[in-house]
Amino acid sequence: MAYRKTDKVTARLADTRRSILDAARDLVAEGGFAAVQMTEVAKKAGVATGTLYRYFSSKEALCRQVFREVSAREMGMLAEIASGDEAAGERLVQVLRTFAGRAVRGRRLAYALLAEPLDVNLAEERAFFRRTHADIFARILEDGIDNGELPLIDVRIAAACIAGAIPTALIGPLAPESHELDSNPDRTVEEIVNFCLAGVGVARAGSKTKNMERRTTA
Amino acid sequence: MAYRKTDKVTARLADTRRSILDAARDLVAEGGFAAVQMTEVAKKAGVATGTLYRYFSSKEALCRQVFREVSAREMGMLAEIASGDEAAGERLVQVLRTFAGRAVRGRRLAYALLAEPLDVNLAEERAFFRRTHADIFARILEDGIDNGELPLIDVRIAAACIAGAIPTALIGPLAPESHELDSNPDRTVEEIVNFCLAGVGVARAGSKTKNMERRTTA
DNA sequence: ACAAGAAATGAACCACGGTTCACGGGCAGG
DNA sequence: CCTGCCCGTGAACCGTGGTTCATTTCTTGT
Repeated sequence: MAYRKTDKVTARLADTRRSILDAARDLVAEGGFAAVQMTEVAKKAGVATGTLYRYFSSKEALCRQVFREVSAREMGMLAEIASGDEAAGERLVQVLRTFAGRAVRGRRLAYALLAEPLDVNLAEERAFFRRTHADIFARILEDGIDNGELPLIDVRIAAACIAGAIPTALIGPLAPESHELDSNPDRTVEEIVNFCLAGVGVARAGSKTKNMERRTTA
Repeated sequence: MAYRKTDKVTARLADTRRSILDAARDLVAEGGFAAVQMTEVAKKAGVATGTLYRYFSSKEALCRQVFREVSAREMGMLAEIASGDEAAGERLVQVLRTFAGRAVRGRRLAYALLAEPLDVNLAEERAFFRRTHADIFARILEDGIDNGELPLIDVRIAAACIAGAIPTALIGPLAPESHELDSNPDRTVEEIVNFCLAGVGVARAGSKTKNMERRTTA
């Protein structure tokens, strides 16, 4: 017997691992997963490319880990709100606002998590992420239906609609221009949230029509 | 002077071009754009790989053309409905049903057009496609608002929400399992359409609640 | 039939970026 | 101090798949 890892070494190893993950995360935040190249990660983390492979078996493994860490944070916030004890409608509003609000503000990262073209391996990770979102929405909707706050709808489908509408309207080609968003993110968020709330049948204030009397549809 | 393209040749060239495009389209319909490899296209079209480059300057150019042709068909149908002279609410219902209905039935192709991870070049093409969708929706919404059928909302945002909700709820990881969809596609389509209609404030029948009296929200 | 030019061919080429591996340096234990 | 082991290194390697190009095959007009 001639070698046994000492605590100091273990700590250093953990540090290096961390710095690799951080480097990768930074690259994602800057340019999406497409910008993650092993040589770049290594450079940024201050290690050699070969070293990366002492900590992660492949690029895929590294990216998966990054995706998990980043998305776990987001899901955690939503889950916490969802498990609160306010009325379903209220929790719904809060969850939607949080989701949309964080997405507008961390747009590049949100893009990477939700909309960026990824290859299949990471797409799996994203699928899990989005399913979790949908589950959170669905859970709240169920509560609302159970106690009569919301009309009877298919919660899975409604949840999927919400999970699709929000990112689409906020990031990617259908989103308002960045400068528009930056100038007044909250108004956009509010409009989207309203759409989703109306979609699931939450009655809300302020449905003015252009002409004061409403014509009937044919 | 010793050579001048004759009509027969021109026709043959057009044929070859067509068969290349068809081959590529078939591959897309089977396995998405990811499945398009130049050697495969050539094999399927019955030509040599080099020949492909006499008709298309690059793989990208070929794929773009395929994307355009396929998406043009879809947009055409929607545009036609949109330009009809029924009431806005009615046109909206029809457009949404058509969009969603075609997506469920041609799921693989819809996936390629709307959800498949693509590289940036093709993503551009997709962006155009989706923007066009959104524009069609927005136009109808505007009509509806102008004549008082619909409440005042931001039509661009609502359109983006719709354009996000429908594909997300129908294809990809948040969609119901394929066998579920196949067994009763219309119910799912209807549910999604209802969500979107409600989202933009179209009053619709059948909003039962679970308990007959509705509790008021806090 | 023949020359001139276009079209088709497909094996070879090349770029790209993830992965490997033989080596040098330091840390633990005797 | 010395042995053994592990960590770190980074240039070289390699698989993949799009692209090229010298050659062959067809087409046209004389």
